[in-house]
Amino acid sequence: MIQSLRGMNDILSNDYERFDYFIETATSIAKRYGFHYVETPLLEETALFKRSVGESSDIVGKEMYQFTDKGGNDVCLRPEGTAGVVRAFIQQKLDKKGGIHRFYYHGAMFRYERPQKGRLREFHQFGVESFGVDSVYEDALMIMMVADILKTLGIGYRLQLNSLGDQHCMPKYREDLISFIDACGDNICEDCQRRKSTNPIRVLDCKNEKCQHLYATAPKLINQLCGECENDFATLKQILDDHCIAYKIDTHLVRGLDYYSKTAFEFVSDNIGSQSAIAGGGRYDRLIEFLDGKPTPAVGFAIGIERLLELIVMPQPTRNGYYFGAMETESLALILKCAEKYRQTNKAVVEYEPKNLKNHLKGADRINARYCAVIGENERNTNCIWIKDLVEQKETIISLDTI
RNA sequence: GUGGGAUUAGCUCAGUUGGUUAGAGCACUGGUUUGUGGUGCCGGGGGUCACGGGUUCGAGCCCCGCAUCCCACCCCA
Repeated sequence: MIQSLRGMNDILSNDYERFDYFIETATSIAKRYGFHYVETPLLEETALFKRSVGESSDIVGKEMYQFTDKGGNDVCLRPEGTAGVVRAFIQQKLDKKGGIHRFYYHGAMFRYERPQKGRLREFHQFGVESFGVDSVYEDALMIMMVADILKTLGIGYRLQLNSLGDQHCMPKYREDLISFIDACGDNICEDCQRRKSTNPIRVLDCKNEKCQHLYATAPKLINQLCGECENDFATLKQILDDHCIAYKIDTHLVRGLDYYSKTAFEFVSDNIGSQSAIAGGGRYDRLIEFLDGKPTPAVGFAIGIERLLELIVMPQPTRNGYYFGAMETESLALILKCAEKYRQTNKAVVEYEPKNLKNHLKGADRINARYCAVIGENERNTNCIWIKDLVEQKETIISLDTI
């Protein structure tokens, strides 16, 4: 038997119902917030991710599905969604056009990792990207939108918040931090030694207990933000307070992708195992110019769909549509015609096997139909169809000429 | 990439120190005496015990390999 590749799943039946329900919910909310759909290719030039996500990140460093195509191009399956949307934004010259552009998207992402619960090699994200708004109100909008989606789906969460600073305060902080790490000498773990030169901010995120103990006294960016960053961060907290969105400042929250600055946030759940981040995002004002576009402020988030699916509280299924059945072979042709007519405006499912009424009712019940429509000898003789409303338990007989 | 656990029916799982024809519940399907469903009663189908080797008179059970899932590390959505 040929089976799907490791860490790559099929989505069908119940899973798909949840998947579809999520997409429908998230999409309608994104539209209400004024976002438009965008779809970008699954395959992109590898350089796009090296320059945006960053070569120091694990994603680019060791998790990409990268290969050379038949034309000799260095390409890879997208490991995340933002880079592609930014490339499209620049390629369509929307950066030069100016103004505000808000997009949402959903689709498959690929990372070559060791699979476990909530961590797949092919997984799906729903994300939004907003270009051209430098106001921190847009950052707050992102968080409110995620909170809105999660609330609508009945999902509980904790929100973690941090500010990563900008080009005015981050470089100075970075230097301070490197000096601090240098002072730690050989006491820090191997990973941190490596991070020190590639992306020193990431050491704060180290899970090593010994390192964490040392970093307790590390300089904190939150204490040396520049005026603008500090004001924005204060405003953001105020907006969230005003909207009753609870959060916790986590000074060690560092997004795994290099392009973030200023606002960084993560929504986590305690009910889905160790892969607990269900949504994450933040501001990335410098990314557009890194990718050769005209400098444009931007902010976005992404939700991990598979991680959310098991947390979704599905609404009560309601009966809908028609079940059609014939009681004897002679009535089947009539039933098929009726079903065809009803199908133009309703869900209509036909049972081809002639059965007695009791079994047809069972069948209608099984597929959760609202109406059970049957033609038997009596109806055939009078050119009628018998329809029972399974909720109201009311029966009607109507002439076939009137449907 | 490193370490550990698991894998028996569509699903959730039993299966004794290795011993006849591998079980249950749910699901599916049919009947319940001939036109009234969900929840009654009776029946039925369905398993290369993940896969490949080995030990043994005999393997679902023991040993080796391999695949997948799960857990931790790591990483992130």
